[in-house]
Amino acid sequence: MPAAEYAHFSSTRLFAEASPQLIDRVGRGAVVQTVPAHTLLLAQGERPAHLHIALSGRVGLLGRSPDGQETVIEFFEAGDVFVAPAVILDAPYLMSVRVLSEARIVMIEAEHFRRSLAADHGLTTAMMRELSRHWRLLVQQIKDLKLRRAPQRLAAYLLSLNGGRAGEIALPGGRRDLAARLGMTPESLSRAFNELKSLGVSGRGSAVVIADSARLQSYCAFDDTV
Amino acid sequence: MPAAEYAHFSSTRLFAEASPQLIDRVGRGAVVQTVPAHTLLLAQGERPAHLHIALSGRVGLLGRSPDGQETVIEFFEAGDVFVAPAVILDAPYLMSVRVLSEARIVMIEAEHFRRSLAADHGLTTAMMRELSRHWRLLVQQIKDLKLRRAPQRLAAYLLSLNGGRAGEIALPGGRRDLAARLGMTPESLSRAFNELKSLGVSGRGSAVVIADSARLQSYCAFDDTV
DNA sequence: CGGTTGTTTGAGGACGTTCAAGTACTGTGG
DNA sequence: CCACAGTACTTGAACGTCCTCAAACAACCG
Repeated sequence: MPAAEYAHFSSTRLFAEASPQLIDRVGRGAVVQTVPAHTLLLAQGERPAHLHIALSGRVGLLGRSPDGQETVIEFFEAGDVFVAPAVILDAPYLMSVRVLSEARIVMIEAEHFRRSLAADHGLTTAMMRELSRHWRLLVQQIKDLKLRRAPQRLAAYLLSLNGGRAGEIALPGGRRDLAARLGMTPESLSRAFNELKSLGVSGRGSAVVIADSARLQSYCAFDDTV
Repeated sequence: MPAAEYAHFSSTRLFAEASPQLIDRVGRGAVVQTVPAHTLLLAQGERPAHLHIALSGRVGLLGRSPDGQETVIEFFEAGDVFVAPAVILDAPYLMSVRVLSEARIVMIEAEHFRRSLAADHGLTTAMMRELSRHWRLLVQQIKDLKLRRAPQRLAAYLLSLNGGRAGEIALPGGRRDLAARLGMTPESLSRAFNELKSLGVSGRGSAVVIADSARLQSYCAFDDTV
């Protein structure tokens, strides 16, 4: 494996603790490719052929209902493994993945990765911890959808992007996708931003500024235990 | 470990593939207790002291917002490990767990369990697979909340309880909790049941009968890839 | 039998969507 | 550099879904 690729692998949470030998073994036969924005990486219902890891760029996990509706489950970026459960269980994907901004993606053959998991305890541990982290993200989102109203969800999301602190934030992707991630329409997102203006949130384009984090936190009952 | 307890452990997915030695080692110092309904097992925000596994009965994972609102994230029953991610990552619970119907619960000291994970590859693998399964449940629920309307969510949930087939179904717990799990109020749940009557769903109390599964499936765009 | 709790039903209203139009932004070719 | 199309975002009005509140009804338990 080339040195550049090796460095990227090590920056991944999944391989942060891994030995060079392991990285070499797992990475054998792996393909690294640069994928342009808007590419559909994999589609809901397919059987997983590869494990995907993002080295750079941004992707969106999309859920699709049979009647054509589409929503964003979560954004993932550099260092994230995505839709690993389908690979682990060898079960059809529950969602599709689309590249949002040009990304470098590592693809590891599914069966090869499962064998690697079976052979290496450390890798399995890293995977388990990564799944645990994602599990908590999903639970947090379900709580959001059930307990918060649209403008509060936006407020909480903005805060979580910045670790609960004030400052300037770069939104992950367009507002259409952000709206879907938050479980609302683009129109509602626009109105939600308006609502937050009085709380010190000013935004133009994909750059948003939080002026007063304390006020925003109390507005959405922000809980940073994630 | 007593023979009865041993049998229970083996029936758990987490320990289904485990050797007697491992079960004995992990179970050392574990406490098995019978917990009456309505007991709060653990509370959101606490730091995990034990890993919990249900041997029988039924529990509900509850999310609570700081303003007192409460919702049901998921039901778990015999054989399920719950809120393992908090134990694995040694992070505060994201939710509370309440016993819904009298349950036998195994409690394994958190640090002891983490050591067991570190010592045994097979246990880590089982844990990883269990997390993968739960991950898919949560993703499915997020898709539900974002893409389906209330009566459709009920239809899809009823079908999923019965593997997509027709027949009689026992609801997990009262209708108040079911409503919360589905992201609606008890009133809306009642109206949703009314809506489904014309589709062949008849229910009294906590027993519900699906007459025509095909019709219900097309109504809610049921997708059994879970 | 009355009290308590849980479910149902109805009316009104809040939140968010849909539909439609308008405005700002982006990149392209003249 | 500007006109232009194409897209994205915003704004407004009407509607739909679901929630809230209130009351009636049913079921359960003393």
